[in-house]
Amino acid sequence: MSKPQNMEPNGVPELKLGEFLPYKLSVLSNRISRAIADSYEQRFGLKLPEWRVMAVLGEKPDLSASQVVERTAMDKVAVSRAVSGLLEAGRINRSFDDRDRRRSILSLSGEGEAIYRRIVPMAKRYEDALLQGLNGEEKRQLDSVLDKLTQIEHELWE
Amino acid sequence: MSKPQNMEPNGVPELKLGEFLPYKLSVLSNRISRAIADSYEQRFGLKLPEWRVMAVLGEKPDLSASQVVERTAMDKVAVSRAVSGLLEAGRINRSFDDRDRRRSILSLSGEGEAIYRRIVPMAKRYEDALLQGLNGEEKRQLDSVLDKLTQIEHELWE
DNA sequence: CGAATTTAGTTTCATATGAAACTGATTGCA
DNA sequence: TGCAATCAGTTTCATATGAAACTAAATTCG
Repeated sequence: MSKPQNMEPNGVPELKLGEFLPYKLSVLSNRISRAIADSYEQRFGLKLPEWRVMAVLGEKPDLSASQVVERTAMDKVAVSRAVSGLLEAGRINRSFDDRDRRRSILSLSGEGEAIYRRIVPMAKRYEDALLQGLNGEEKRQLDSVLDKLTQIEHELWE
Repeated sequence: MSKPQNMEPNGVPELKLGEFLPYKLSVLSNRISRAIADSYEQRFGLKLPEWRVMAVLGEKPDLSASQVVERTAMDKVAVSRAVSGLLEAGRINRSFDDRDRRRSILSLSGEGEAIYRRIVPMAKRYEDALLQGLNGEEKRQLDSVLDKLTQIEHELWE
């Protein structure tokens, strides 16, 4: 049994943007990302791609740029630029693999680590604020449903 | 009772990007938007903001540009440019309100309507494909939870 | 009235983004 | 070996985006 297609009088199947999942997701996600990006930018002069690189290095140090790409689904150009900015600001360190001198080895510097420690609680507070209105059951559902969608989306294009 | 903060050995609260709601949402939403934008672009030479304007006009004709802005949460510059592009391609008609000659009145042209009728089923099929892996209960949960988050996000910044 | 303010929509300008071309290092293989 | 193919990362270039300035029309109010 599948959902009936609502039809307009003229026979065109009806599409309400406000009920179209990809659209809702995009509006919500863009609003959230913008709000977060603004607060990191203002307080730490960090752009969103830079924060993402820091976040992943804070979680697991000594990754190469391409490993960062794999883990974040960011574009490699975005990673390259974020790495440049972070190096310039002294927030990460970079060395190169002796066995393969193309491969970089990235990690947070002392200063980067300090900023990371200040941002993580902010990020968590923001997430908590968003989730405050959901009960535990709803939070679990959200999580599980997003994971499923991510999985399905991935399969659609393979 | 609130969720315990997982700590790393060094006392920094732990942040796993892959479990951070804003991040997951952003990755998922960007992947979906890109996939959709690509298919509209390829087949109809339509950019995403153009499709959004068409979608809202297909749903409710004779809106002004600023009403399109209200309904879509798009930037007014984006709407202005989308309208230019659609006019140039002959996909919408524009007239002006006689009582207020600044106000535009936008609607799909015959050609625009034809394209709209072809895209709507594609959009629905894509949405169905995404939702295929969720049962009815999960779909309802997703919808309700996204609405709640949208509501909360809105309240956070007022 | 008519000057000051507001509103709808456009243009400008500075920044963000990503595809494709590029550089230099590594690997595969004839 | 050594040359073609591949890979990590960077740069270039063309496009996307949005804030702020701008234009023209409408409204407010002395």
